[in-house]
Amino acid sequence: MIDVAQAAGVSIATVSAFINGTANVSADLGQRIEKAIREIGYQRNAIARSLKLGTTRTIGLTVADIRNPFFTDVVATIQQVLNAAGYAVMLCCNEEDTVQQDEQIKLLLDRMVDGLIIAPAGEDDIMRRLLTGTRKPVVLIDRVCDGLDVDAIVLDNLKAVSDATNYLINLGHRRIGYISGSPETSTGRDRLAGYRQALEAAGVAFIPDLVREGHFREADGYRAAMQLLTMPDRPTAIFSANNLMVIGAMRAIRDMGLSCPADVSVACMDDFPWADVFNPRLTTVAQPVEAIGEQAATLLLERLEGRAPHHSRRLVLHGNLMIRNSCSPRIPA
Amino acid sequence: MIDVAQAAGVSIATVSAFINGTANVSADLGQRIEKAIREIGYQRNAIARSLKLGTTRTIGLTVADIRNPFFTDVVATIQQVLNAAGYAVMLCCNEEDTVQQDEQIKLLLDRMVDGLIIAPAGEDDIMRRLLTGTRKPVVLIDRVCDGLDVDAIVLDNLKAVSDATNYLINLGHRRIGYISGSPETSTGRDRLAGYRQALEAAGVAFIPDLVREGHFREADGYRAAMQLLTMPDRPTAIFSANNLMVIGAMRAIRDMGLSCPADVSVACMDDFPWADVFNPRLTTVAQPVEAIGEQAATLLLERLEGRAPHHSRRLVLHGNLMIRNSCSPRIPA
DNA sequence: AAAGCTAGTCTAAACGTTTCGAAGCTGTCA
DNA sequence: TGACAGCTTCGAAACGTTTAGACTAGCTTT
Repeated sequence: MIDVAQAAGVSIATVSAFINGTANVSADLGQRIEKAIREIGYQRNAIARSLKLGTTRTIGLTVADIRNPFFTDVVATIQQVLNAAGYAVMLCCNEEDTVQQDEQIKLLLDRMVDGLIIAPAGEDDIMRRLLTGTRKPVVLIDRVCDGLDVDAIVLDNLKAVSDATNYLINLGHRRIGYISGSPETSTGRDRLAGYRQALEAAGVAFIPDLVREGHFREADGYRAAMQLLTMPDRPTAIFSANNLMVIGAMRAIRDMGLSCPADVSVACMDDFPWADVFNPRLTTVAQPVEAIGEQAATLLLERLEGRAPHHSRRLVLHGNLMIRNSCSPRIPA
Repeated sequence: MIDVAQAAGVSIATVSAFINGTANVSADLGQRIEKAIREIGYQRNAIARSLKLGTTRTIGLTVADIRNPFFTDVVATIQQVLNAAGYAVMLCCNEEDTVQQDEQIKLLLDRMVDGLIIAPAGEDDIMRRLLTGTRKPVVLIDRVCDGLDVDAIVLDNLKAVSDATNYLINLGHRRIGYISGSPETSTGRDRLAGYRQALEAAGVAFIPDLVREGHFREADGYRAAMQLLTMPDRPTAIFSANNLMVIGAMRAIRDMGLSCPADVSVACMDDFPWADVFNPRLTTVAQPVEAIGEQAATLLLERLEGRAPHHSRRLVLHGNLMIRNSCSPRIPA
């Protein structure tokens, strides 16, 4: 910028004013500056600008697992909305590991991001302290955290799973295996509660043995399904608390020489693009991924631009049961 | 930092020296500084640091389509390696749109990233100028660009597709439909060349009508497959130049009331986690996604740390044909 | 003719770090 | 005792912007 000013024979203040349009600059000088910029190939240093302005027009985004198509879609949408608004996005994924997560939040805060969107891998005190300590706007997606009073956008997980479980019950299933997500996450807990509630509302006994804990990863799903399928009185249906674990479950079914839906019905949370193309076409609860991403970005932008209410907001969206052909009716014994 | 210095009763130079360990600081002062940092909750401002140091420890990453599991995996690996090395990653995806791509590269350069990893959506002069004009290290992945002399890591696409095509030929297929990627990308061109080469080597005529152009998106695959399947003499096998388009193709097959592999065999580039769980279990050419991501990050880190040769490097990796059950033998007429 | 505007331009101080060179102190050696 | 070395600490300049406030020149108003 100094070079440009020199080349154009003006002060750097004038160059700055011209570039930002913050003050009138005469046509004569304007042309000289433009020419100098072109010739020098000048590009403004956003770092220096950020330092002075105290804003980076960059936001931090951490998700537990970007390989999960659900998160991929949400991330893609967020990125698009924020980019269009002139913000850059710093992405971190932590493989469902809270220690990594804390480090990444520190890294992002350190880089002076203007705001954060977080899909928490789990809750811990370091994160709570980090997030309450900063005055930066934060938006939580997918999972919420106790004791963190920030904007959040979540699914009505209880109803989503309860609906799906009901569907299985109505098909005649009574022994429904459940592959659960981490109890450390709100989604893990709420979804399990939905399963239990549907069971109890229908007068079907809740059997703890039919619930196997996983941590949202494919390998967990495989292990959990194997345990369920090798029970002496194996379940006639299995519900998986997310899409990654259902892959493991399908693999387990195949490895056991069973077939879906003939031998065991399967359904899960989270839709994905492949779900209705191959066989069996999987019955899932689809989340409104675009809406989640869009709303998250919007909530954050509103805060950044100071046009958000003082209190924190919580948006609850609803899942959509996509009935396909991975569940078959069963006459209860 | 000024506050910390004041609280500890030392100069900011000493605080800086203590934090960075760039000079000896007596135990006494060290303790006072540590205490002050804890009490104030001081966190170093990386922006100011970057301005002074001329390095941001941030790298920019643009990919054509993050929803494609291939890119997702690569991005995840890159992110992990770079994070471990203390770098943050700014992610941009441009939905295969070169105009957006150019803007994103500008945005990243503007933000003073230390380097760039790019999976180009396509080639254009703006990008070429942007990238040659900067002195920042750049690594290209998946697709290369003519006239851009930078590090790159690519697949031997020609051989990958030629192998897969050969497999189909050996099964007895002669009319093999090909759903092509954008001819504006090196992958689009090289893969088509592989198809053609295999055909010609086997003495099978190359029929232009059997090649339908797509742009790596699902909708393109659907349209292309529909065109192929409604031909009077429809192909007995279809190869798709990527994984997204194959979904469209499978959908088209179903919508036409056909079945795979009984009526038409299907194979494609790019493996994905679901490919071998549902039916048909899809035959694919798997790319070494982890290796690609790891190598890309490594190449960039080497350049950043000045331990790379002066000339540009090009790594060529190899695909792996995963034979499953989506292709069936066919006695040639 | 003096005073008051206005538009255009500039000077200089900040933003929060790093780092060079200087300064102060202690101890050693001639 | 004085010179010198080594260690610790500090003052101040720099990084590339933005911006408040000062200045100038040309008009308009009284």
